[in-house]
Amino acid sequence: MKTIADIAKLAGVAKSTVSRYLNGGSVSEKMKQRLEAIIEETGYTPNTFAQSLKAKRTNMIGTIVPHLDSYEISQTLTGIDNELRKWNCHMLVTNTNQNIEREIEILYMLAKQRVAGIILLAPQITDAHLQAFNEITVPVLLVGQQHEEVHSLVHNDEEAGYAIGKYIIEQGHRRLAFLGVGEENEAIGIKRKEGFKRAVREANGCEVHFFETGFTMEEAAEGALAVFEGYFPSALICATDDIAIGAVKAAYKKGMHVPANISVTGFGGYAITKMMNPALTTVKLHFMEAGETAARNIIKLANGEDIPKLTYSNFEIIARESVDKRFVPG
Amino acid sequence: MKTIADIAKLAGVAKSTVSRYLNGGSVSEKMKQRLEAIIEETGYTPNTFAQSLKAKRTNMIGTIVPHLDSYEISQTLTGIDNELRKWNCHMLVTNTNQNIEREIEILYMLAKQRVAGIILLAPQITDAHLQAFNEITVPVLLVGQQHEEVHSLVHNDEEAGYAIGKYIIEQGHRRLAFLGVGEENEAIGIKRKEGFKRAVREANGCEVHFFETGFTMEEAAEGALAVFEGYFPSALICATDDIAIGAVKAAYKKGMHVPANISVTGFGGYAITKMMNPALTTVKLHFMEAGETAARNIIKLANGEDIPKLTYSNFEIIARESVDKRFVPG
DNA sequence: CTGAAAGCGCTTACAG
DNA sequence: CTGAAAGCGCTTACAG
Repeated sequence: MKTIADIAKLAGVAKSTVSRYLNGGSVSEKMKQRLEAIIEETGYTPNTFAQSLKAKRTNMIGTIVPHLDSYEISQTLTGIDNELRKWNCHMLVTNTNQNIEREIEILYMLAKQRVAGIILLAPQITDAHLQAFNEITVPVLLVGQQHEEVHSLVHNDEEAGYAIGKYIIEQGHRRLAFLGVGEENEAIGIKRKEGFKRAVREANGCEVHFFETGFTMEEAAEGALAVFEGYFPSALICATDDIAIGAVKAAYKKGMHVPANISVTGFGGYAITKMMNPALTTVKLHFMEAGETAARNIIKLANGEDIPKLTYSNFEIIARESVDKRFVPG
Repeated sequence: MKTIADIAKLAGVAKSTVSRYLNGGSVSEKMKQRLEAIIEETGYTPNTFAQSLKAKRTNMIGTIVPHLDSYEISQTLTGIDNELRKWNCHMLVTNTNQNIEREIEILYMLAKQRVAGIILLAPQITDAHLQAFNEITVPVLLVGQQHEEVHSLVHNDEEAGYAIGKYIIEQGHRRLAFLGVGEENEAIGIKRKEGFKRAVREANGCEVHFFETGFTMEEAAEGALAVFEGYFPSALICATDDIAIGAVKAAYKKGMHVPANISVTGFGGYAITKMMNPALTTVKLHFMEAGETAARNIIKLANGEDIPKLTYSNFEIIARESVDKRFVPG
């Protein structure tokens, strides 16, 4: 392994000159070419630790996720990693397994490890988070949730909720059910529901009942079973694709056909939604692009550049087979 | 930020003593307690870069994956990360997007970054890989594939293929089709198929046709359509769950019912297989446990300990709804 | 058991 | 534009 001293000796200059060349300092044109040739030839690459020890900063972006096993997280990570690579940065992933205390711990630990920035995919932001953000000097970017005190990148959940609500109403549905999650998750638990409510408010003569369940397909299947007790909506709007998958399963278990007996929609645009029987109508969120944008944003932040406090990521309605058209009398 | 010098001064000793304390060198009992108290109180933690600069090694395990968006990869990563945490190590994930050249590049790059070890989830091992393994001094552990020259951890693909073959034959099926992938992937393309073949060989009067497709659900759907042209198996054995999902989709498209008209099995035990209609009979591979074992093994390797060249991870058949019993005449 | 010193491979004022 | 020197925060022989 060559060091900067080797290169300096080979070039007949001081280490500082080599260092300056490497970091874009002022070096004569002649010297530049000489050094370029030598570095090329020797395959020299600077030792990252020595750099970090001085510069007090690494080329790693810490990424904190609540779990690793969902389409949403995978896609977002893929986007982050792809973009980071372009900037010669690495992604240091840590999984909190939904444990908030661990999340806080990791925030401090990553800061100590001097990552250049932290991308946080957290289901909720608590006071402990806020305190951590303040105490560490590393820039933080929230993805999927927003908070006024932190830079955030979110899917436009309210608008998306509105759009799917409007779509389902346009298809003629008037007896609706919304199967969501707890309000501690602002983006999914509140925003999507509020957007949907807004669409309902604008329409005429809708009956809507709201239900709550968990994030797993199994919980959702049970949650959907609860929906079907006593209330018979013509359409069930689910707050995530996994919830919709559980709901479809529950419907079949009840002997109901989708969409003949009940229409179901999801939220996310997971790959599997296309392959289901019936293929699921859903709101596609662009997770990979969001990840790329997040990476770009955190790098800007790490470089001391300014970015808007809040960035929105887009969505689109994907109409497939799980929604039936209903005739609206009158 | 406190440094080792601060602690030394506070304790009235030399830095070397503090360092020795930290690294388990010989320190008097009295001094140990004094230092423990001071470190506790100041919240001192050593600077990782300075450590790495000297020790020439980090507490990071590089993990190379072909993509991020599959149940298999997610679960394996979760297992790796969980276990690594127990050993105070971090997971540095890099996604190659199925690009072999990138894979090689990253191998060298991680070595340069002085990761303590590398876990490689690669679909295939080429000569370029082997050369890289030899040139870098960092220990490497292969997961999912095996090679005699490298430490490997694999699912017992041959046995698993045998088991599902045996199962399907026990259910009375005799007209079979196997929908697999290319042989460049040894574990999935060869081993699973060979195990299956062995089961068929042991049975009487089976007719089997072999087909090949890609890894995505979409490719598999097309691949399955090709199967159904001219040949009408009573059971279709798929080399992965994603392929099985595509096959089910294709069957429905053809107006065939699963399992009434055709039985289908998968391979993997993805979460979604339980929620499909019908729920998929499959070979469950224990990805998360495999990840944990992989992490434990690479750490041993990094510490210079010896481990067996080849470790097997277990599997189990999960019988669900996608396979019908057939009556075998006499 | 403990300490002084050198050195890991860089960067960064400071002179020139 | 270039170089000598100090220093980043550790660890590790080597003495004592």
